[in-house]
Amino acid sequence: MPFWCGRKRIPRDLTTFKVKRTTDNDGTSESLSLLCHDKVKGVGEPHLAISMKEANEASDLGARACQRSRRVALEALGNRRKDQIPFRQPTFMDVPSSVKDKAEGVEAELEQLQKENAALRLMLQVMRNKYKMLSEAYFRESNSQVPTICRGLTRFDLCEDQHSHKNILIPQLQLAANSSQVFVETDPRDESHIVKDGFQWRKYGQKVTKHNPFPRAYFRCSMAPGCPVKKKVQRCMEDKNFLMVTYEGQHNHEVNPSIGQSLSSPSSSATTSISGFPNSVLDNPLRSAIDLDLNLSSENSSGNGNGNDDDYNNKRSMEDHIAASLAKDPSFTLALAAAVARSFTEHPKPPTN
DNA sequence: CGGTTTTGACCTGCGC
DNA sequence: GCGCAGGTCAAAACCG
Repeated sequence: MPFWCGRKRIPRDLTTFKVKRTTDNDGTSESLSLLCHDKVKGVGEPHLAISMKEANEASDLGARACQRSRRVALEALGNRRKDQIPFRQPTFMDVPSSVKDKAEGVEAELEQLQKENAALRLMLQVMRNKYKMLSEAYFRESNSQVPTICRGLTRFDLCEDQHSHKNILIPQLQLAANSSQVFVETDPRDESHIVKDGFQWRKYGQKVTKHNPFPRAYFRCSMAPGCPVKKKVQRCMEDKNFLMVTYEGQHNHEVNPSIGQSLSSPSSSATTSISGFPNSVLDNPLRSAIDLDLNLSSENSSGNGNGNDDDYNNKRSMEDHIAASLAKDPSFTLALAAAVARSFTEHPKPPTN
């Protein structure tokens, strides 16, 4: 980070420097010289010089304190020229004590608000995850309320993205032989067609189809030469939160576990095949809350900014209902309290820049 | 420099 | 045969 003084830049490789004040021949103006202790230019060699006027303009940070000190000096020195008043870099000591007290009070208040904000964000995240699990369980068990996207699907796979730790709901639809279709929940703002499914893919085409405004991307498996598997990825028109992925063919190689979990092949051993939700999650709210994604990122919200008003209102009403139910759940409250308490002892303090 | 992505052109299948 | 839509090719661009 370069250091700027007035309009002159001080090189970053300087180790130390001194400021020398000089007066010109007629004594009407003074200037400041920067003597650099520089490996390149040598010790004490003048590196730059600025006039008093420039010096006075140099620092916005201390400008007001400087002016105050210069005013005091002018009063003390009577009718001497302004330019003859020595320049002094402002320090924290120049700030009046009343202002310092006020600043410290504001800082303490800010710190308190940051803590409260972090706790509230954590509570919101836990609530959101709890809501998501319950709403998914609700949809699963209520045939009459299955969303359009899930009609005709045969099973659900619940996987966890290894990078975002975001749970993704993967209903699988059996198509023709050697072909399967999965739905992967992603951020609707994400325009990429990246699906971490354990294989490497090479994109070979993209097409806008007639009945879907979102482009369809075509991929070939590039993990092994001659692998015949292809996949098509297109955002679902009915629900922008889901990517519709269609796989065709059988891989002629093994999955690379470092890339992600396999979603493509129903028979793949790497697929987390769960017809529903793990008992440990549903039966033990305390554990589930502790195991929840505590990432405070707001990016993974399934989002209401892009949806239409009906979707948003429906989701809000359901969210309100579930939130009210959760508030009555003593085990959830206990889990939430434990998570919040833990956040204060384990969560790293946010940077204070 | 090699692998990947982009994108317009081309190919293919289907309905009329 | 023609038009349309989906799928694929391949050259250029991009990127690490």
